[in-house]
Amino acid sequence: MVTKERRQREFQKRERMFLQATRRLLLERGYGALTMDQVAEALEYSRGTVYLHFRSKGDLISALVLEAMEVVDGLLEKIDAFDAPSRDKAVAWSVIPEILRRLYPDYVTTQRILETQTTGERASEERIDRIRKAHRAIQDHLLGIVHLAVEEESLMMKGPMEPYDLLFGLVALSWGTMALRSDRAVLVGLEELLRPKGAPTRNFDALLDGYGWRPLSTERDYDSLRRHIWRRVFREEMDAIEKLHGKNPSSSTGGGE
Amino acid sequence: MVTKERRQREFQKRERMFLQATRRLLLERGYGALTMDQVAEALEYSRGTVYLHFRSKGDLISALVLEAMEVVDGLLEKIDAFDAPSRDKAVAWSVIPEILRRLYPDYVTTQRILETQTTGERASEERIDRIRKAHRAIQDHLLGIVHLAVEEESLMMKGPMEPYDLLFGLVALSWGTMALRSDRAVLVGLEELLRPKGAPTRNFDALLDGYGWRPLSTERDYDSLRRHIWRRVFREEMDAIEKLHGKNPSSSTGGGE
DNA sequence: TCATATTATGACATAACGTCATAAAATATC
DNA sequence: GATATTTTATGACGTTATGTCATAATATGA
Repeated sequence: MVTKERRQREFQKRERMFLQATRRLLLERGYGALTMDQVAEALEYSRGTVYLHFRSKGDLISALVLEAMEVVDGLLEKIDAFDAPSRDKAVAWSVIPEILRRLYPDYVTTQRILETQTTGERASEERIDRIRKAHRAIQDHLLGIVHLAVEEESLMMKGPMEPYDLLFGLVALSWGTMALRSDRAVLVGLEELLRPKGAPTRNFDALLDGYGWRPLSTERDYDSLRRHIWRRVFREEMDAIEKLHGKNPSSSTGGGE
Repeated sequence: MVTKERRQREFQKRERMFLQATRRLLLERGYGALTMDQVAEALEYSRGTVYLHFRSKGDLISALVLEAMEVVDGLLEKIDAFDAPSRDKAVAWSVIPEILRRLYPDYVTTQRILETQTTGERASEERIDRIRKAHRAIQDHLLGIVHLAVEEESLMMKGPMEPYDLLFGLVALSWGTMALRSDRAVLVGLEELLRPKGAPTRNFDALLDGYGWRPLSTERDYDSLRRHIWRRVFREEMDAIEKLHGKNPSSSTGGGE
């Protein structure tokens, strides 16, 4: 019965297409205007069919979040494979907010929606579980980089400081960066000032310098390293972004402006 | 016609009470479960009455956001009045996420909800406008601190660096910190690791050190400064928090643990 | 005390969610 | 190739919430 497998494949393909359509709707019209009917209509199916894939609207959202988080996990794997000193890997992490902003502009929004709901609120157990796992994986990758730094002796844990502090900092700063740069943040009023040039990455440099993570940004040109990273580590993503926006992405995070 | 004024006062008082009730409901049951009927019932009014105050559910949420943002603005005014070197003022800012977490635990959530909606989505014009103004005020305060630092020569703008970079960093980091520490973030999976001790404030110290904002944290004990700030600058807030939680709040952000 | 102005109410119209009995399509069997 | 069976898709239906507005209740002024 080979049919079964083919069916499965088709089913999964349709699921991805629903997610894609949802992303588009979300960007175009916002969450408030997102209805399951629209999602269904986008692929010319009926609402019932959408519910074969997603238990609820919340579940649909969590599927979006999950997809993006697994991408982040994949990016961190590329960083792992990037044979470089720990600080360079940390610098590679500073590029990720920009990648997400370009490839998954709804990432922040969907995360927000998800966190807005009460514990899972009908997202399927399985999905919640996979989200947890992805979170865990991302953390572990980041902690790995910090531990590497300690082994390498490029970073010293002074006083009450712990690897975990760095993890918190790296995550908080990237999260804040994405939140401030998300399209929606605009409506709340930081418009003019929050059109950053090098600010986001400069803050990563400062944070890591502040922890004394060698080599410091005074000893090494991290803007040009970031350009290198775009080309070498995130080549694929860069190409995808260029295809979408027709512009060199490294210029907006990398250089002076 | 003195009556008119009294009426006005009563009306505003009721509005505050609706907001308070909404906060409670939001914490207890989450946004998904928040209905206008419940808000009305909480004060034994009918739904129509709630709509005399708030044009829509979104407007109600934005009223919550606004209230909290005006509090932040007030806190920044206290920092302004705090006669101290610029870096000390910046350190005072690092305490604010903790104050908000305690006094307005719904702050992050409500902001999230608001940003999730499409441009204002029926929040009243007037309210949106006041939110914009509050945002602007907060920014200006922060920029003021940065400019003070430059005047004082405790901070040098090297190369392409701009005061604005600092603003972005301070806001992004505090925002990320609040997001990670909000109750809701838990559901997404960072549970164990994101139960920070000194991590949040340690990251502020590192960020500012990294920018070379003197005196560096190696030159001065900022944990004890934070305790001082709690007592002197945010006395009122500390008391309010103690009254609510019956615990000394400075211990969780301030000291080594 | 009665007229007028203000304020509160909840029935109503509308819209979306999520379910489920039934219809349609695909596959298997003879 | 026709029929039975299994799988998949549909949309009407029940439910719940929003936001409106004509009407009822209450307060003020003459």
